[in-house]
Order: sequence, then C-alpha cells, then structure tokens
Amino acid sequence: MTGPRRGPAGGGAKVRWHRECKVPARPRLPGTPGRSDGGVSMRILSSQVAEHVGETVCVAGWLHRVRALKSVTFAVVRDRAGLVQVVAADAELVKRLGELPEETVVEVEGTATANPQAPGGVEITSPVLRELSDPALTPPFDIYRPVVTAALPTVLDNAAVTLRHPRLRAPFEISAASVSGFRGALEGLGFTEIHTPKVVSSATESGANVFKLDWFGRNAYLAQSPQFYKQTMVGVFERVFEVGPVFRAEPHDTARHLAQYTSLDAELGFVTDHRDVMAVVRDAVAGMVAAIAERAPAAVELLKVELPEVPAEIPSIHFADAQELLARETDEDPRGEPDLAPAHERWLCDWAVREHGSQFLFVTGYPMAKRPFYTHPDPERPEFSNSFDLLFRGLELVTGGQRLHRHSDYLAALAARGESPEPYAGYLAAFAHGMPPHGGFALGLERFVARMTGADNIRWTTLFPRDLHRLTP
RNA sequence: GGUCCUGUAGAGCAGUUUGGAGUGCUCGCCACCCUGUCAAGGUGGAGGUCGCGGGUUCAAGUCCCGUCAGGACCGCCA
Repeated sequence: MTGPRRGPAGGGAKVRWHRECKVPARPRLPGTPGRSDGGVSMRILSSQVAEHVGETVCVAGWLHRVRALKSVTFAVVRDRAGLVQVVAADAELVKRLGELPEETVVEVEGTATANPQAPGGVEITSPVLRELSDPALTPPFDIYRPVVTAALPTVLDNAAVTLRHPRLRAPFEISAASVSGFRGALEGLGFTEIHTPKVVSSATESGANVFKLDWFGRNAYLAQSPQFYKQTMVGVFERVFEVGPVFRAEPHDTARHLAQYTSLDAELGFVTDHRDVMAVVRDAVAGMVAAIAERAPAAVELLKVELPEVPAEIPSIHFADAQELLARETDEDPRGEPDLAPAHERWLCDWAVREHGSQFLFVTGYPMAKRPFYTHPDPERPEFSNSFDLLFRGLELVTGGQRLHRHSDYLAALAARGESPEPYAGYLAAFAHGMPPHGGFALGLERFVARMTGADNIRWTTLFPRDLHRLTP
C-alpha cells in the first residue's frame, strides 16, 4: 500500500483511509505474513480489491459464506460495498474458518490476486484473519442465498440480521435515494427544508385518531402531519418542505397502512390554484425517480425495478369525471360516493396507462365534504375542492391541494363545522398576519418505495414498522 | 369492526378430505468426506408441547367448541 488512491467511480473523491488494519496487532493465525516490510495495511472495500492486484490489502466485514473443501476453504466477506472472496489453504486457518458461523465480523489481510476462477475475477490469498465480533448466532434463514425464504413476520421479528440480506436491504437503498431526489428537486425549486414538532397539544385536526401521551402531566399528542406548521412556515419562507415521521392511531390493518410512516411534505405560497402544486409534485416525483436510477442502481438491478417514466405533465381527471367514467365503463356505479374505493383507484390507474401511457394519474376536485377544513373549494363548483390525489400503480401516493389563506375564511370554515377557533390560535395567527394563496402536498415514502419495488406489503419497505400489532423490534 | 384463510423442528412446507405410533420434503444446524467453490457436492446424525385450553373417541396433527397469534379482502382512512 503506497498511500491514498482514487476511489471508485463517484465523483473522484479520495478514499478516506479511516483507520489502520489491525490484523498484525493481534495473535495471528499461521499463514503468510502480510507485508514484508512489517508495516500495516489500511482497510479497503470489497469493491476496491481489484484495483490492488499484487498488493497486500485488508478488508473487513461479515462472513457472508464459508465453503469448505478438502484442500481449500473459501470465505466470502461482505461489506457495505459488496462481496469479496478469501481463499484459505493453511490448516489452522481452515479449521478456524470452519468453526466460525456466518455473520461473524472479521478482518482479513492478504494478497489481492487476480484469478479468473474467482467471483469478480479477484480474490484475497494467503490471508490472515482477525475476529472482530464473537461468533455470530445463526440467522433464522440464510442471508447468503439469493432468494429470501422467510415470510414477512419472520423477517420483521429478526430484522437486526434479516435486513442484511441484499434483497431486504435494497428497498432501503431505494428509499434513501428517493429522499435524496425529493430534497434535491425541491431545493432546486427554491424550497427550504424545515423540521417541525412531532408532539403537539391539540388533537383537533380531522377525525382521525391520534396517539395520546403524557407531557409533564398535560395531555399531548403525536403529530398526524406537519400540516399546520408547514402552512405557517409559508408565511416565513414561501416554500418549505419536510421529511419526517407522522403518526396515525387509526386501526387500519392492511398491507398499505402503518401507525407511523415517513411523510414527504411540501407547501408553497403564491399559487394560482392546486394546479401549481401539482406541477411541483410532478417535479418532485421525477426527481425521486431520477435519483433512484442514479444513486441506487444496484438495488434497481437486484430487485428488477421498472422505473416509471414521469410525463412532463401528469394526466389528471376530475373526481366527478372519474366517477362518470367508472359508471360508464365498469360494472359499478360509484356516483354520489364521497371517495374512491381502492378497487376504483386501481381501475383508474389501468385506465391512465391505456389512455395516456402514464403510470401516474392525478384525480382532482374531491368533494369538500371529505376534505379537512383548511381545504380550498373550487370557486366554480364549491361542493368540490381544489385538491388532488396522485395515484401510482393502483395506490394513492400523494394527497394535496390548495388551502384557504384568508383569516376570515378559516373562521367561517371552523364555524361551519361547529368548531371553536380557540385550539387553533397559534395556527390561525399566521393567517391573521397575512398569508398568500398557497397549497401543498404530502407523499408517503414507504408507499412510494413499495410501488416502486412491487412489494406486496408496505412493511417490506418500512424499517421496523409500527402498526396495530407490532411495536418491536 | 366484518368475512375468509393459516398455525406441524431454527426457516419454508406436505400430511388434516376418509381419525390408527411425530409419517415426510427442501434449507439450515452438528460430525465426517470431497483438488477451486459460486445458492458447492456427498455420507451420517441431532432437533417436535403438531399455537394453547377443553370436548368427542378404544384412539386426535386430523373431528367439534373456545382462545391466542399471523395473513388476505372489505370497512375505515389529511
């Protein structure tokens, strides 16, 4: 090792040699000493071994798989970048490798050797080994097999180890890329990222149930959304977004509902109506899809994710027209219903693909009766709202719309619902002090990733999901 | 909250229809074998409160009742 080298593709940043390889510092198993000059090596990643053929290298990671043959033992080490094969021939080292269970953390120093027989064409030979963890407990199923044989409850119950499986980890690589794309797209549009409280004093928004908790002896609640705060911050920054958890105490026990999930929220001022918000939704989603392709290509490849085209303008259909369409073209007649059933949403998505070649579809103008009090009505048809949902592959992914912005309209809307303005005082102050026409939206991250990866249950794309039955791990 | 389905070894499943000794499969685990593996291969072995409780029966994994757990659909849902 002669010093820092260029890293793998990705901006040309120098690799940070974050620490010394400690293999020689501990009692070593017999084997060829790593360096003739007695020095120490720095850890490199599995993906970098090929760049060091002929040199002594050090890798560290989890024992992904040990394959013992009579005269040679192969140990595959997994780190954050991937896998690398280690070849052991020394009798004592072979014996020890045979005793170590998979998932034990090890550090290996040896010679990077090109070999066409090795996976990836390179492997580490003449290794010395240091164990960095106690021998690992056997996982409930094989992490090293390409297919996941366990059912969802088993995966969730044993998340600490099962998430290491490349297929179970991949959705969270896509999740991270999605958030990055969301953030990048909105920052590019002049939005400011904010962080709002998740413990609130009032449980008054909407009829949805909230989690109640004790706050120094007072009643408090977990926030169902950053709605009030993000609107308030429009009065400060004009354009804001937030990535954070929201909590729903509703007893939904389905493959698409959670008690806690990650909401990608945005709100912007000086809009004409909800269509300006929809344009931002389009750009945000396009940024997310692009970021997945750019930042999580391995996960896309592994899961065979089909990245959707995001049209320059996502097709939209009015709620009333959607109901007419359903009544005309299906066996059901939902006209007069205040909302679309999940089956109707699925049908409309198929229709959008057929008619518009788009996997995304806006449904606009939901009835005011089903929308929260801050929803702005359609000036032409006041029974309908300036709101929208974005449907994607059969599922409601985004809800948004134009909000009321005049203080007097809020007082009237609350009065119409028989509610006192008192609990909303802090929120209403924003409007009393002058607020532009504005709107916003919220996108469910786990739902987005689930639709993107084809997961049949949102829990495959949720880290440590919280639902009716599950509070651990 | 409603309807339906499923609980059998560490994991994933057969076996339940027609009651007859925990009968079996794939993987893992343990031991041994194997000259380069790629989800290695071979031989042998260990591992079971058939979710739990009650009932029917000479006899229950199997039939009945209850209960608990998991799942699906619906309802509900900013």
